Amino acid sequence: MDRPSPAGGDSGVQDKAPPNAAGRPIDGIALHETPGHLLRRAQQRAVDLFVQAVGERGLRPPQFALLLAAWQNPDANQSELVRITGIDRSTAADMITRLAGRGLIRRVRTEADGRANRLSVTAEGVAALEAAADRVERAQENIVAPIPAGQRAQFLKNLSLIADLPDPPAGPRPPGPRPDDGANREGG
Amino acid sequence: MDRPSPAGGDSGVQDKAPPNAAGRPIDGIALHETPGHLLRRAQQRAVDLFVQAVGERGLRPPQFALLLAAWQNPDANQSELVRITGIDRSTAADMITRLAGRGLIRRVRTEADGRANRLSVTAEGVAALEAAADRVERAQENIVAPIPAGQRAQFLKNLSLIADLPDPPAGPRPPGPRPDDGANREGG
DNA sequence: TCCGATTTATCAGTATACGGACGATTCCTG
DNA sequence: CAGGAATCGTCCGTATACTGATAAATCGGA
Repeated sequence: MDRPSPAGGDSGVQDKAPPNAAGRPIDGIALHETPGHLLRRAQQRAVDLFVQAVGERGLRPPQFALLLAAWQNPDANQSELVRITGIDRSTAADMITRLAGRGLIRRVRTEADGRANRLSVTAEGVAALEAAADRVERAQENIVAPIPAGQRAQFLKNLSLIADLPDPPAGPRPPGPRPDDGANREGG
Repeated sequence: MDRPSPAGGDSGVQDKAPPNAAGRPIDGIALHETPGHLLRRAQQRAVDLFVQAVGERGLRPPQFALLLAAWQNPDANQSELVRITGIDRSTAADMITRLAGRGLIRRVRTEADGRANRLSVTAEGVAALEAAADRVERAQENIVAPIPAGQRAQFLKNLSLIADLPDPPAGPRPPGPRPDDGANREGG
């Protein structure tokens, strides 16, 4: 893991001001204080701890989530697992292909619905889950370990407020004609 | 559509072990309460808000971070920007290739060091940063908007505790014993 | 000066993530 | 039952992320 360590201060002395240093709105942005940047870095940390715990050749966090969800919801189809795990449908299809290639899961066309797949975790898949479970749970504890113990619950509660919001724009489309502007699409 | 409840199903391998078997550690894992899952989902939300704010054809969050860092640190080479932004060195090389292809940045081999690149933001790059700046800052506010206002500062402080940890624990250690290795590492 | 170690950047390969388009299937409505 | 709408899953293209390997250049010690 040679990801860079946090650089709150510059590595070198910058005696030369950035061009147009004054008055630019971009000058006032402190990257290391923005929620988006902090979330990205924190998630990198979480993945790091997960991978360290289960081994670099073990399940990756989304793989573990998908496999776990498939085991805990044996009757769910892909779309339902996508909703449970928050994994994109295209990504999930790719992941399932890879997991199936490793023999951890099987795709089965459901009889009731000719479009849907039911995912059944194989014995090897269950073994992989069980081999990882303890380490995963320890890794989860390590993720929040830097936060004072008394504040962890509140932190996770607030984090859930961000994480558990419903996906906004993909709601049910109201019936009626939609503006058909598809003729003039130019890539920029 | 709510989450399907885990029902004891009869499917493939899974019916040989009831999902409430006490010996299965994987049964006790509640995905939606794990810090790693919450961080992943929260970051998805942050990216979503960012992209909504600046437009789908605009800069992506890491692109904005890299471009901003290059502008704020005109004398930095790629490695230094990698440290500042937390972007992986390989990813950064790819991103710079794309940003250069869009005319937002230029790679310049430094005279002092024949290995290093200095990245200079073009006028178009500055324009892209300025066009996005206000929207980015509003998006950052929206990310933490679900959290009660009185708790946001504390939340971000605790998030920083996770995000700003130094990248310690891995990397190909050259031959030689390290005294304090093996904190909570499992042999595997 | 020579040579090995280090630094810098790139490339190849794999995994995750997402939008758009698509075929197949099912559902809904008349 | 027919036909349009919605759903399910796949495929493609692009972007981000990281590992390992490698080339090029620099640095440091003998």
